[in-house]
Amino acid sequence: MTGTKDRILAAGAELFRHGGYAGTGMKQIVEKAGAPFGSVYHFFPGGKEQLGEEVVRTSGMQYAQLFEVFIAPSPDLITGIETFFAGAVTTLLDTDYVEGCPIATVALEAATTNEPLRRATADVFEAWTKAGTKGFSAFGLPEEHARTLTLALVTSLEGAFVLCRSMRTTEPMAVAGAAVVDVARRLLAELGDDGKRRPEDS
Amino acid sequence: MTGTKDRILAAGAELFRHGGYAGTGMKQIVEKAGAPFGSVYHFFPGGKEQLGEEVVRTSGMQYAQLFEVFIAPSPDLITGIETFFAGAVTTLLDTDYVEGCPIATVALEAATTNEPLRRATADVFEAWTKAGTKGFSAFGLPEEHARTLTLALVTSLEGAFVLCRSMRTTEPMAVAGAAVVDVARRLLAELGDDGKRRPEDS
DNA sequence: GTCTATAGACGGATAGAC
DNA sequence: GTCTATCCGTCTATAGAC
Repeated sequence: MTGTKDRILAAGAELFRHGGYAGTGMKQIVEKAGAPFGSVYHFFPGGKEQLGEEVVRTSGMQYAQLFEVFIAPSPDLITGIETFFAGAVTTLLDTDYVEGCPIATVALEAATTNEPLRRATADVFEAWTKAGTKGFSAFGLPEEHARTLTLALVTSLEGAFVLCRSMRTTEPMAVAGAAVVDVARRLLAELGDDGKRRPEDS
Repeated sequence: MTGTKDRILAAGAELFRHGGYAGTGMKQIVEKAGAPFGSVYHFFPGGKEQLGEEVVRTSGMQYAQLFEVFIAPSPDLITGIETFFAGAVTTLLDTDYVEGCPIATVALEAATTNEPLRRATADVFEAWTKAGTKGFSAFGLPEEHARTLTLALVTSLEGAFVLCRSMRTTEPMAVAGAAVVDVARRLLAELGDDGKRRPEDS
């Protein structure tokens, strides 16, 4: 059985993702969560800001798993990237361009207007970068290169979500995936590597 | 002498860029523009939605010129891209990570909540894509490749703005620029071209 | 036609009943 | 400790004075 706090966090995550932080009301959130209004201040005494922060951290950290799900099981680094972006395309089409990044909207809103909230989004992006760096290192990339490749992946993905959801096409996402593959090929070429997983890292 | 409507549009552009569409009030806008409150409904009878739409279109179209300014005068395509992203890094540092894309925040907010506003952002992105495609075509790239390269540039740029402004580092922007260069190199290699401007196109 | 004062709705937050 | 009724500020939008 899911607790009330979890339901509020889940409702907040969905509403913030769609309508943004400023565009979403507390009453909207508790209504969607099926909770009485007062309970939100019981679980989040810091009010909307605390709720926003916790929503960003929890929903953001859940998405870090996507690196494990899509890239880690792949036979080589390139197909891992291609699978990852194919998944993003599927998500866009299946949800009619509703589901994108869970925190990008809030990140842009908060960047210069709400320091604690900005910090939360930054922590999530840093966690994603760490997770991706670890995942790509398993394919034999030195840590610095693995970090570069992860940043290329996340930036391309985020930007593609912006364009795809605005223009309602998956074309930018396909281009973005191909761009990250180009980066991976360049980094592998610098090493003289083939991108296959190394036995000692399995 | 700048008219009142232009001042309102300029103030709206700056405030929407920082605080987003939902997070910015009409009173804030007219105050910053130094205009009386009623004048906003005189110039924008459609209210906030019409104002948002016109802000997105005017400020978005102004940014299309950046392709001409940074990329067109370059001796070759690769240095054009590098100059473009170096400019983005300078902007981030000079403005302490305040200035990013003028419409990305609104694009994400409006994607699933405000159809006319989403449309305006989509039209701007399409205009940028057209401008970039034309610009890259001048370097001898076939139109389809030039469009692909432009989409790679815009997606990488947008995503890098999200991460840079959230994390307060320019690292993602540097990685994004290098990624777009990788895409350009791949497209040029497919053509056996050197990326220099063609005499007949100058 | 420019501007002010206000309406009407909704925002976040809280006090207090149970 | 759970929930409801309400407060006060701010929002968009408008009516009407000048």
